[in-house]
Amino acid sequence: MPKRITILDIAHRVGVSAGTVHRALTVHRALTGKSGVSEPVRAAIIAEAKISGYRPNYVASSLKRKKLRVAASFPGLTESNRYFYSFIWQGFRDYAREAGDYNLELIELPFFEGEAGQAAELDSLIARYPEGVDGLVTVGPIDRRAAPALMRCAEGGIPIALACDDSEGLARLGCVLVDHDVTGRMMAEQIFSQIGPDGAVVLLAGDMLVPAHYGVVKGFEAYMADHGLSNELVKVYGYLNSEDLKLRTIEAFRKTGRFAAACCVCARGTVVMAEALRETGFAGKVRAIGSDVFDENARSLREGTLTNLVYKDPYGQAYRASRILLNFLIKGQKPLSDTQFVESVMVFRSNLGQYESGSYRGNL
Amino acid sequence: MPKRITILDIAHRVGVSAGTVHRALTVHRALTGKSGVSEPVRAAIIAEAKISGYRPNYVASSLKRKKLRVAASFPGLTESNRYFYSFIWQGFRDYAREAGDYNLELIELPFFEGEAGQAAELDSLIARYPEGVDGLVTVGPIDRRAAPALMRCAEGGIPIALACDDSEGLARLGCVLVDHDVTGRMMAEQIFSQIGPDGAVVLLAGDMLVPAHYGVVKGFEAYMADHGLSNELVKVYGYLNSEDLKLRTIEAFRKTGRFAAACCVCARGTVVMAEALRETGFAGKVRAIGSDVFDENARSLREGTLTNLVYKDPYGQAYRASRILLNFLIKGQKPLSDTQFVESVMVFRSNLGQYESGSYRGNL
DNA sequence: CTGAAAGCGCTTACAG
DNA sequence: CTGAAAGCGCTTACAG
Repeated sequence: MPKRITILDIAHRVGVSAGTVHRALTVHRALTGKSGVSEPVRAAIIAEAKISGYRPNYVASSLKRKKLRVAASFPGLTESNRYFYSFIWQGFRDYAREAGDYNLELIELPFFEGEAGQAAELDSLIARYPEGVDGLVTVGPIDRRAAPALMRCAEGGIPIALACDDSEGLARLGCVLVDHDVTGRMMAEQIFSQIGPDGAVVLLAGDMLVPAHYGVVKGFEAYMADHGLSNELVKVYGYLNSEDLKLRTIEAFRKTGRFAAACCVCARGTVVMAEALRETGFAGKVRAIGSDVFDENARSLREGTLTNLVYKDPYGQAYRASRILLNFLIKGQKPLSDTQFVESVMVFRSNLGQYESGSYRGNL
Repeated sequence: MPKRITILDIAHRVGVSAGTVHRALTVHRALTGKSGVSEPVRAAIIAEAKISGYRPNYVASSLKRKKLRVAASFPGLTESNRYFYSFIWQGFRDYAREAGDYNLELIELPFFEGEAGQAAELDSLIARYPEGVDGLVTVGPIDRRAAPALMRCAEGGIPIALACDDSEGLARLGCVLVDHDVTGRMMAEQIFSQIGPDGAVVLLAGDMLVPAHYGVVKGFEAYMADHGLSNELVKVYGYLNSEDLKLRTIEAFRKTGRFAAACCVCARGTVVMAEALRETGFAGKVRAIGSDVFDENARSLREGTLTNLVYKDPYGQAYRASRILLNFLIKGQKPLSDTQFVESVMVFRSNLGQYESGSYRGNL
């Protein structure tokens, strides 16, 4: 066990005080600019740190420094989104708890659709803490007003980690999301391994302006193109207006000859798709893959209306986004890659239990 | 921000010294017995800690205390097992690194088949560190001699966390494994969604004495029974002797009428199964699900010899077993459940990349 | 059984 | 720009 090098060892060897070593080595935080050490001294200290293999003890450094103020802003839990976002909050809280003793001040900022939303919440963050916020973890901009608000945070110098969606042009520390292309391809691979070459597929394609929807649809079509599949593909667009979507979905089911499989790229649409399958009597007779695991979808899978669900690991997205942010704030470490993907997983009736509430991969 | 309660706050309120509070509150470690505080004082301190909502700062406590000596013993990497166990080692190292500043002494004890193996390595551990080892993370007993050696460690008072397999009657802190029943059922669900009611299945069933093999086979059969499936099921046993297994597998493929799908419950057997499929010309013509993701199997999946692979998350098993051990040693926290399951995941060509080396879910 | 002191490796004012 | 001192919340000898 070679003794671990400390800041004091370096101070002795270079012939300066511990404080100076500290100033020279603590580049990352704050203004990222100069830290008040003359260039030659700084160089000597950094050289000595390198050759002696110095590694900071972050546990010790957290003890005396002031709290790191970390804000988490995700959609608040409502009736319709509580499944997905309760996993998101849980992922954040679990990682924050693992890092709990590192002297953090955690601020939770849920936002809701009806009210001001993500943009207002982010703007209020800066207003409420004039002394500054050290980091922010949130979801990619939920609407058009959120993107500029996020940008203002970044320009205010706040390190940001995103989950679920990225934000074009934003200088963020990292982003964790699901690979939509892989998701779409996997859906197609499963569907076309189960229906014949003349079976038609109805695809509930969501909203083409939502990257998460568009990406999955593109992946699905790319798989078909790559494998020379010429099955008929009927796309039904729509997302927010469930009643309207249902009517058009039912119509598509009825009008499509050799209707063999249905797929949906989004959570809400999957609920609609399952209802449409039940009401038209196609439930259990055609293959059907939906998106996201929550009570209603789980029931549809169990009863056989759906044959599979695609899981996008919200817990993992938030856990890892939080880890990116906190590792940077606490240890100055940037992620190996500033875009990380969680797994896209195909859920079966047999392993559904693994993805339902309570069985987080966290589960400390 | 209410000020966080410290050991000194409690000392003042109870009218004792910080040292006494420390002694009263630090029950878990060492002999778990008395800690040298009189009963009334101890009770007063514990009561005050409870009502004031005291939570220890483990970061601070790690600073001055002596190192926690933690041993990890997993199979060393050889040509044949390097895929699975490199993920295992990686999972351990990643979690150990996250906890790295908590003043740990990590001991890595790889073991190999030809030599003394797990039993000898565990026994040498006790011999080599007469001052004691604070914790051990390892795989469930790999052979008959390993179980009693593990037992000796536990009786020596070493907290143990297991990955991959459990050990009957062992007083261990926790165990992380894959749910074999779920795995077998999921394999069956996928297979029978793709073949007709008269298709026959050849199942490479491994060794009935290995719980990981037996459990998957039972799950597979349970699924068939639960769903009233009467497809012919031809089981081929065998595990270690690849040549022999291959001959018998080929024979089974050839002799089985309406041969429609092949499945294998173990990693080595899957390699044999893929070869047999290729050599008999059945590759790509029947459905085939194998076990575990590593180069050879990945190639078979990509080329179409296999249609799916089942992934048992070795990285997650070791990461979580390490977390169980270290959370106990550092924070005195026992896991919510002493048996935890990682997910059984069905891997497709489309999402294979997520499970290949380098794309650990860790990926810090 | 209990206390007082020193110290873990840093960071933070405060002087100069 | 640099140093010396104090202190973060614990744990560990050392006395008594």
